[in-house]
Amino acid sequence: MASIHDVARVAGVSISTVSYALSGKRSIAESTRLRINNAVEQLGYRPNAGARMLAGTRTNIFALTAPFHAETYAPAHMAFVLAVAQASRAHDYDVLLLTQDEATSGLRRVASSRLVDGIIVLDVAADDDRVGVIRKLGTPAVFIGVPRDAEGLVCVDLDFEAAAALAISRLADAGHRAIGLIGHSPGVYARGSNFPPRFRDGFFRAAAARGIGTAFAMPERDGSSVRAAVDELYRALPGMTALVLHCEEAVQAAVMDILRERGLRVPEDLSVISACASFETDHFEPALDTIPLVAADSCTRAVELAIEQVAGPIAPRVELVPPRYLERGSIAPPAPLR
Amino acid sequence: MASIHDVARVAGVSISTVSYALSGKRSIAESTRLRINNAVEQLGYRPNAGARMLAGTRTNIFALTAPFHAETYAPAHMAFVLAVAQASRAHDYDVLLLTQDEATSGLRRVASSRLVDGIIVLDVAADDDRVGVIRKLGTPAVFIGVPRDAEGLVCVDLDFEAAAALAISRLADAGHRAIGLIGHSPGVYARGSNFPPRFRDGFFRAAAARGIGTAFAMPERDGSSVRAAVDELYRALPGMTALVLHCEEAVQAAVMDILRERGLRVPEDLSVISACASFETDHFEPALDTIPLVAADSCTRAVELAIEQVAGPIAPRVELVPPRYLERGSIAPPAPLR
DNA sequence: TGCAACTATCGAAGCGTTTCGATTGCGTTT
DNA sequence: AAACGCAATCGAAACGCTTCGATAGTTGCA
Repeated sequence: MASIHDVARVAGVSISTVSYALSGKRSIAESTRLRINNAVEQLGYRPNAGARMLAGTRTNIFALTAPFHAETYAPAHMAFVLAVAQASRAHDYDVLLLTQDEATSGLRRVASSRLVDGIIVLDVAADDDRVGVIRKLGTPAVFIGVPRDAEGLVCVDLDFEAAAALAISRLADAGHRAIGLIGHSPGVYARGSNFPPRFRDGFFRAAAARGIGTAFAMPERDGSSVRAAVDELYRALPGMTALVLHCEEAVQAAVMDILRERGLRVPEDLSVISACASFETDHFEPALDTIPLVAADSCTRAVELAIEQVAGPIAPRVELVPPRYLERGSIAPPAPLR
Repeated sequence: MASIHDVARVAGVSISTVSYALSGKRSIAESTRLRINNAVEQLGYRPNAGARMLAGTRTNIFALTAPFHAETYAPAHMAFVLAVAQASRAHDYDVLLLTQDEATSGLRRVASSRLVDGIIVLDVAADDDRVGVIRKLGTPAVFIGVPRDAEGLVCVDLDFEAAAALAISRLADAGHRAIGLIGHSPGVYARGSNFPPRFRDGFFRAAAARGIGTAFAMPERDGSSVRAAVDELYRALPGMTALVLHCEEAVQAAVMDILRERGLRVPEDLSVISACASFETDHFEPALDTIPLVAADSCTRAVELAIEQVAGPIAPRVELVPPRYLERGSIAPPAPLR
């Protein structure tokens, strides 16, 4: 394995010159740089990661703490893990994966052994053990999600409240006065994942502000539970003319099946919006208006903020990514009578 | 941040004594060890990861190359990633996540910069670009899955052929002579993922050996495609009395729905086995006999083999994990007439 | 009593970088 | 022609650990 010494020897310069040529931190004559680059090429030289970590001030590794439990919806989770990995690589950072059983001890370990420069926190719960650990550690960290007490933290997330308000606003503007919401399973809310309640509360608040009637159901994954949820909404809100889906793909698909089976046309009989889903919604029949949860948006920003923190402290903040709205024709004015 | 010097000073010994006390590589007086441990505790000392990598011969990090593409079934993928992470931590190894867009270049990068001690390869395709790279690199590596040309590689995987044969054998023993197979979507087979064809071929081979009639369908994820697949099987194999499911959770669920909807009782009218699924199958109604794909089995073994390779070269091999069979009462002798 | 064989400990030499002063050689300015 | 500034390069000191080869100090045995 070629070292910087070998490169220096082949190029006929000192090792510091090689280092500066490669880092660009001091000016180097064009001809020298060329010789060095040739030597690097010829020897297949790659700087030794360990030596770099030791001598330099950074490791170019982020820890990604991504717990995974029974309620986790794997596709969304994967999408975020992936987005963090890709965003990190774009800044020449690698990603070290920390899992559930090591959540807090692992953070302590990688931070205090100086294995990572910073931490990206995924799947943040309202009361999250990792918050306390990270506060103490003082290692640069970015939360993707917002814990109840975000004091002193740097957080990024989709603005779920605004997303819910946006859904309400679009439907209200179309004339709807009774809107149902199908959320995640009760377990998700119970576990304290931070975003489902934020969406739900935003939904109720925006609806109340516009004097709109609401109903809310939290089905499990299975078909019969979804069926019951739809029934429940119609019972609780007999004049319901619009539905907001804030749930997993399988549940959304089941809802669409049930509507079809009951002869309810979208959007003629019922307007439907899919909100904050991290999966594609254009394969539904019909395609649904969507307020997407774009993993790359939050993750890219999170990585940027982490990089900034590696360079030096930044002000704590909660950055909420504004929701977007994709029109696909699944909302219409309510039918005059049903 | 406390260094080994600080520990040595506080304990009143030299740094080499501290190092030996912590690594256990030379004998240290009990009293000295105690003083050192106290100092470590008191200072909250953690060895610097970079220094360790540089001075020692290993980094205690494995690269996990886990591509993710359109055909990837996220829950299974997650299960494997997680299992690798957990098995690695059990041996004091961390896991660096490499994604699709960096598949080969990332491997080269982390291996030749000596950032990782070894590589765990997930989601192996029959013809996988990573195989060639890894052969050249000479870095310890373990494939979870078996590429077409496994010459010189260390591979671990569930024995999918044996699993298929086991399914056939159980059904044949119960008296079935016409067995259908519902596989993954055509895209999965086309992409060259290694295990679906292995299962399929094992299925046909075992059936042929016992003179059993077969039919095979590859539905997409959506309900209508699954419905068509079931129809296709019954058309191709009118006397079909048993069904083997080797597909995603949603498809298996859809199949069960369709059977119910057609008034086909399991196992009275149709015996069903769920084969090589990495998800729980006991929530289906009725619960299905299952040959599970246990991520932890393969991953634990893979990590062990990686560790062995870090210590020194081992013989190339393909280790196939024998399938297990979970009885849940979803197979019965075929009905005398239909 | 002397010497071999341990045991417990120490000192120092790396490991491969980065980075902080030099130092050298030129073209400019006065 | 002396003095200066700047660009290009070098040498050496860290960084924090592991590990090899000494060196005392003890024990055991002849």
